[in-house]
Amino acid sequence: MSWAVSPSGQVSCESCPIRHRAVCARCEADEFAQLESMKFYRTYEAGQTILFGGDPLEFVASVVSGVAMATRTLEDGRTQMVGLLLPSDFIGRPGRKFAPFTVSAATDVRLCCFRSKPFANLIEATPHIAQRLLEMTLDELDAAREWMLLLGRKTAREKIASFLAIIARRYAALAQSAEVGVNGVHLPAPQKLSFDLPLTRESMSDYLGLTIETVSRQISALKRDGVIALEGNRHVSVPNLDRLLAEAGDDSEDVLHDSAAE
Amino acid sequence: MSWAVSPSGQVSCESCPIRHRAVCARCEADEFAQLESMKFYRTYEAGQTILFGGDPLEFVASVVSGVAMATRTLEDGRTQMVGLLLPSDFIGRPGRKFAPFTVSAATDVRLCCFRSKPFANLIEATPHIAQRLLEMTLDELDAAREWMLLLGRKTAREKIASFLAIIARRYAALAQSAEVGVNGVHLPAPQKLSFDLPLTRESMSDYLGLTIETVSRQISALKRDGVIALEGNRHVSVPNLDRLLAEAGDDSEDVLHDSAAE
DNA sequence: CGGGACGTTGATAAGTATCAACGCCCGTGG
DNA sequence: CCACGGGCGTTGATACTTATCAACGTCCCG
Repeated sequence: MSWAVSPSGQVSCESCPIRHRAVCARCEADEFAQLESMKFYRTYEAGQTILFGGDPLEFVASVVSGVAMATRTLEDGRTQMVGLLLPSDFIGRPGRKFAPFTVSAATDVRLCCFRSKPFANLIEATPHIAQRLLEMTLDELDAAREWMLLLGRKTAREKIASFLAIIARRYAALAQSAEVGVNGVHLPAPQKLSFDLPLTRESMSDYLGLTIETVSRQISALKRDGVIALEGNRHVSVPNLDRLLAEAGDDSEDVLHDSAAE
Repeated sequence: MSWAVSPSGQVSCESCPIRHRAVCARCEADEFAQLESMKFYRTYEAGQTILFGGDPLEFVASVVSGVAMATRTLEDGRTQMVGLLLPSDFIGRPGRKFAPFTVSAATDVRLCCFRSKPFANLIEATPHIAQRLLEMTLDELDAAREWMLLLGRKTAREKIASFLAIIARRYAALAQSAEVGVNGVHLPAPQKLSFDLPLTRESMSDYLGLTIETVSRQISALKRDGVIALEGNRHVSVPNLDRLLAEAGDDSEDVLHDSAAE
């Protein structure tokens, strides 16, 4: 496995950009002290594999920066993304010995890692972490269910529109909790926003259960119809968010705001 | 909402059929005493709605017997199943106020219910329950990811074969933990098994992201090809499990045994 | 006997995949 | 400096899988 130890690694949890969203969000000062002593950083370049499906799971991690993908693959190579991991998302399952899917870096990625066993012990002893992990897992399950609806029942066009809305929403949530622009997201006025896609067309096709050609065609179609505008291949602007959400086909619930919960 | 209180409700957790798999699996005697005092049973007939998506969540529950379905629906009626709830599965999310999906009974169903708030308090105070809930949620997330692979990348024939394998596996796990036949599952010899489908063709189509006609055709095709045999519409026998698993297209991992975890 | 829920099968249509060609961008090496 | 090649993306022509529309069969219950 090829990974680089960060040269001048982030040290203080206090100033960590994902401090308030990650698995450690609810920790107290003394708990951070413990985490500080256990944690170590790893960085990966875009395209690198972080973890091969089936391999032993020696560490768990939070994504500090960048975007990673969890994927499952059939024998003949058909690939489905099953997780899109943005900053603050958690990789790994306490108690599990082998990775059930492959994790790779979509962009350059920095992880805040903990060795599995000490982390499992820590969880037993630290209800704040276990509670937060349960909460995050439940959120992820909600997201997985929305994703299943997309995969099973939406048209190609709806899938693309939904994906764009999901990315915009997740970046907005991140930016909000960091009080700072992330990945070039700007929300200058309600109903107008722009952002960079964190994925190639191929990765988008793996997310959506489509081919790369269909992804390309549907993006072109949304652009032609004025639902989105593109600068280069990656930068998307959305002149009218409601229009995009309508194209996504979701039952009216505003997907950019809180998802019908709470 | 129409539901019937069970007339001679199950009373003792000790003799509960889902005692060792449900959210209470790890509880001690004193904890059961608490649960006993809080719990109440509800029963639903096949086809009844247990919970409407968007409604306030007033209780959480374990499925004691029968099969329930969680579904999400688009504005125009397209429906995707996002959860298949067998005995011991848990319905509801602590801390959530509104149901993110509809839950309905596929067969007659009996639930062991707890009012949301007392249950949330109990979780705070009872690590055994919180731990078990985390474990079950992580298992459900694993299942959701396998399901996503199915929805996004498998052919109709593979979807049907996968579904049959999943049902067989889940019933086998249930039967094993209960040391008793469940829903007519029999495992007389390795490589030969039979079971009843808990779903109509329509519900299967909602599970698999197909139309009812495609489900029917692919079942007929698997029967014609000798992969399965049918007695009536619901009872399936599998003469050769490896053959079925091969049709399911999963990478070799034996889906009937433990799923590559632990 | 009639009607409705459920399931199967056939004919056809539609959406997406597949195969193929081409364009753009950028890094490398002659 | 320019040519080449590879990664990525777009577009077109065609094939194939699955959806749609329709008819019919079975079973059960009123």
